[in-house]
Amino acid sequence: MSQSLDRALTLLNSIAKDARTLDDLAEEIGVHKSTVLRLLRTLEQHHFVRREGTRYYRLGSAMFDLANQALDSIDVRRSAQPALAALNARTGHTVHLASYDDGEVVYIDKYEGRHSVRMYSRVGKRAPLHCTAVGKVLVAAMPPARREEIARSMEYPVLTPNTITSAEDYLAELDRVAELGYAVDNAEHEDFIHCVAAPVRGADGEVLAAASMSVPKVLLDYEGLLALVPDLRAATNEASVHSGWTGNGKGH
Amino acid sequence: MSQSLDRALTLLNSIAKDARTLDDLAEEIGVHKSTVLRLLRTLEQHHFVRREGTRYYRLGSAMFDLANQALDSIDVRRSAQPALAALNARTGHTVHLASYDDGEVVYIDKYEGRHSVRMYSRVGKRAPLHCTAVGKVLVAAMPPARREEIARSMEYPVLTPNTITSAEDYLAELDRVAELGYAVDNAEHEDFIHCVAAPVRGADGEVLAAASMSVPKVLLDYEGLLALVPDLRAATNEASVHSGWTGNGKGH
DNA sequence: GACCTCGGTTGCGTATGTTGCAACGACTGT
DNA sequence: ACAGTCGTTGCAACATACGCAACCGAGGTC
Repeated sequence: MSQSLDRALTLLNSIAKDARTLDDLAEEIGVHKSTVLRLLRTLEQHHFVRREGTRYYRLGSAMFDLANQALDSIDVRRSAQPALAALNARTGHTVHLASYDDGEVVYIDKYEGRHSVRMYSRVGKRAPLHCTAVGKVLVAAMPPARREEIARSMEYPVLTPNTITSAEDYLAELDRVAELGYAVDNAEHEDFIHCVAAPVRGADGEVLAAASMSVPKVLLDYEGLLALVPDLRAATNEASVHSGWTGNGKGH
Repeated sequence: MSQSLDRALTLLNSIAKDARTLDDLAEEIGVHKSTVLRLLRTLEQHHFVRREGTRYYRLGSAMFDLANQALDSIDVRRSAQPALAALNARTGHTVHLASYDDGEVVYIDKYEGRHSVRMYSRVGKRAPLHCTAVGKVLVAAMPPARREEIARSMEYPVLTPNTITSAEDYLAELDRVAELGYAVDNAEHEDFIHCVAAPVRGADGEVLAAASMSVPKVLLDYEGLLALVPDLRAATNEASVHSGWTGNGKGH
C-alpha cells in the first residue's frame, strides 16, 4: 500500500538478522542504494536504526523502547508472570506464554529452562498453529465454526515425523484438547522436544493466552511429560485468577 | 527525508503509548485519516501493529521480535549479564546497563530492585548525559576533545536542585569521574534517588557500556551509597573480563 | 423500528514526494 | 599515487502517496 514504508520495514527485517551494508540492502530489496540511504536516514532520526562506524547499520533503541512499552501493555503477560516464573523455578523447564494472532502463534513471554538445550524461540517470534501445544489450546478455545474455518485455511507443513498434516486430523485433535483442557505437542514441531500447554483465562472465562512447558525428550519420556500436566494447570489456574478469572465464566 | 516513513514511525510512537483510534491518530500527526489508514495497513501487513477489534490499534509482534533480535546482538549485554544479575541479587538494588548513543544514554538492560520504589526507566529508554551516573561514566571515557565538544553542545535542563547546569561544571565533574573510575548521581535526575556507576570495558580497554546501581535516598544515605562502589566495581570488572578485557588495555 | 451519528473504508485526480541516475568525495589497500 | 570500493549529493521525471468527498456499517437514541 505504501511503497516507501513497505520497503523500510523490509529493511528493518534485514538489518535485524545482522548488521548490513548499504549496497547489500539495496540489492536485497532491489532498489537504488540512494533510496535505501534516504530511508535509513529517516529510520535513524527516529532511532529505529543506528550506524556502526559509517558502514554498518544495526537496529536502534526505539525498537527496544517501543517493544517494552508494548509488552508492558499486554495485561496477561503481567498478570501471568508470577505463576509462570514460579512454575519455571519449580520445574526448571522452559515456559512459554503465547497468544493467537492472525493465523499464527506469537510468543509473548518466555522463561528459560535450566537444562542447556536451548530452543529456537524468542519473545515476539511466531510459530505455526498445527504443530505447537499452545496453538492447539488457543484454536481449541474458539467456537467450532471458527475452528473449522481456521483449520481449513491452514497450511500443514511437515516439520517432524509426528506433525499433523491434515485439517481432519487437526480438528479431531482440537476436540480432544477442548475436552481434556490441555494440549500436547509430541515432538511435532522440533524433533527432540515435546510440550504440554494449557489455557490462561480472563474474567469472562475467555482464553487470553496459552502457557506451555517444553522438555527435551532425553530428559523426560512421554509419561513423564504428561505427569507435568497437573503442575502446569495449577500454574495456569493461578495465572487465570490473577487475570480476573473467577472459575464460573462470569467475571465480577 | 521520507515523509510517509516519517509519519509512520511517528504513528508507532503514538500507538505505543496506548491503543489509539484512527481519527485520534490522524489529528495527532495532522493528516487525513485515509492517509493514516493506509500507513497502518502497511504496518499491519508487516505485523508492526495489530488491530484490536476494528477500532483500536496496538503494537504488533514484529516489534517484539526485532527488538529481541537486536538485544541479542548487543554483545556487552550478554557478557555482562551474569555479573550484573549477581550484583542485583546480592544487593537487592536496581541495576542498569547503559550505552552512549547520539548525545544521550540508552538503557540496554535492567535488573529490577527488590524495594518497591519503581524507577521510571525501561530497557530502550533514553536519558540525558548530564544528570545520570552512567552518562558521566560514558562521556568521561572519551578523549578530552570529544568530551568538550559534547559538553558544549548539550542542553542542561534542571531536573532537581542538584542537577549540573553548565558545561564548565560538567567538564569538571567528568575529570573527577575519569580519575576516580566511577561516577555518582547525587539525586541530579530524580529527586529521591541517587546512583553510582562504573564502566564495563572490552578487549582493548575501550568502554563498551556503563553499569549503575540506583538506590532510594530513604534506604541509604550518601555515605551508604559510596560504600556500594567496591561491590559495583567488582561486578563491572567481572563483566569486563567476560567482554574480553584483560586489564592491560591490549586485548588478545 | 427508523433515524442519527460516529468511525472506518473506498475511488479518484492531482501535486508532491520519492526515485534512479550520474557525478562526486572519502577512504583502503596495493 | 592510483585504482577500487562505498557512501553521499543534486537534479529532473515520474510514480506514488495524498486529500477530498462520498459511501458504508455499527451503536445508540428517541
